[in-house]
Amino acid sequence: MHSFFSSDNKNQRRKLNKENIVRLVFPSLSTGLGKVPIGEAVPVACNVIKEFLSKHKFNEHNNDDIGSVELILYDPDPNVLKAYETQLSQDIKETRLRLVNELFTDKMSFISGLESRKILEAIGPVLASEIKKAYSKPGIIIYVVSPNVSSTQSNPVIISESKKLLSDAYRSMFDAFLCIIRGEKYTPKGQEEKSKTESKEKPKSAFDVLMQGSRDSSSSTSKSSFGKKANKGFHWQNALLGYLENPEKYPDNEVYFYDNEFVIIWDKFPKAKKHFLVMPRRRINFIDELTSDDLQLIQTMKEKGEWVIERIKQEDPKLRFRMGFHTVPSMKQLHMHVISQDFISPTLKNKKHWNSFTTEFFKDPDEISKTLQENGKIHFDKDFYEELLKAPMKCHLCKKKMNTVPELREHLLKHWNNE
DNA sequence: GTTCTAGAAC
DNA sequence: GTTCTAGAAC
Repeated sequence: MHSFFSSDNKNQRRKLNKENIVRLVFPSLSTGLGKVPIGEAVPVACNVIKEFLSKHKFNEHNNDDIGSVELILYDPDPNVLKAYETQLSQDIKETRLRLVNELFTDKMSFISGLESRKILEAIGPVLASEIKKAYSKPGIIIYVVSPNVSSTQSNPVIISESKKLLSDAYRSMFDAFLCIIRGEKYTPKGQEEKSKTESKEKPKSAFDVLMQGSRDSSSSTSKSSFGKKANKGFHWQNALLGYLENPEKYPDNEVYFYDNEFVIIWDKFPKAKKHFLVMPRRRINFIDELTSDDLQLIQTMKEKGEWVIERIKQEDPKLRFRMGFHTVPSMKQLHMHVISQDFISPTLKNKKHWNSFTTEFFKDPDEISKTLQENGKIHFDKDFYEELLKAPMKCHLCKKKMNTVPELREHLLKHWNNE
């Protein structure tokens, strides 16, 4: 659960009282990728919702210090909502529960495919601004993001078990909600036991391990390289190298493809809905190391890029792509970006990000090949190209000048929605 | 490369 | 007062 008011201190929370409406916005759990049949999941959800509402009748007529509460259940699937409507209409008329279909769907579309942590980081500011528009008196709104289930991860559903899990999930969500609005600390049930019995270390993503500096290509046998001292030898510039050596060790959502010669990864901080890096496995730190002998390499990278684009377009034909190289890359190992042209992404955060994909800073593979053919080498003037990154931002589609990143974001969304 | 935050811009 | 950027730190 993520409260985007989470930075509020307790005093501010105390100010919360009857005149405020506290809204919990939450998804229908498990009816999407969770694949629990609607007919099974919806009654379970409704029972817990009704249980919660009847237990906590804090509205304008009572003395609870919490204020009025409204539950807002959202789901993009109209069939799911219909099922809730039907289920709930059999009982009381409950004005404190609202069913919402297109809840900020457009604005939230950028989160698809992001890992949960990134969603949490990104969603708060967007949501806050949307809610300001949607409600004149927004009060406090706590928004629950649905678990980021990968379709490849879903296992067969055992109905009897999933029902129990589901009601537990809703209950703990409501418990956490109450704790947050009361300014109390929320401790998930059974957490203490767990930490005693299973002191198992949380699995880290390969990237995180890398970023912590465990990697040292010359002494991979040394276990002590996990110590603090080894961090000295690690730099973020090397973050891509691990993928080259052991692409098989990474999950599907990090490494998209590999063979003996190439590795294609999902960019860890995508600057658009779809953003990949195509890398040769042969060690080439930077583009200026290329010679005319590498024309075939560039050609093959381009073909790999086209192959990825083809596949992704089958999933979403609306996407357009470009591929290319940064003239002054930050990270070691030659990598070609394959990036969709929506540029809708919470990790596109600043002018430098924008200009690095939409100015001459970004070079087509064909242009690289051409230069290699003509000159036998590649050289990009660092000062010149870095200066391009500081230029005023312009929309890549309509050339309109963009003054701030939020303005750019909004503008890009309009293009995406064909407005 | 990202994160963090001071202070500029509004 | 709040939003946003830019530069230092990592």
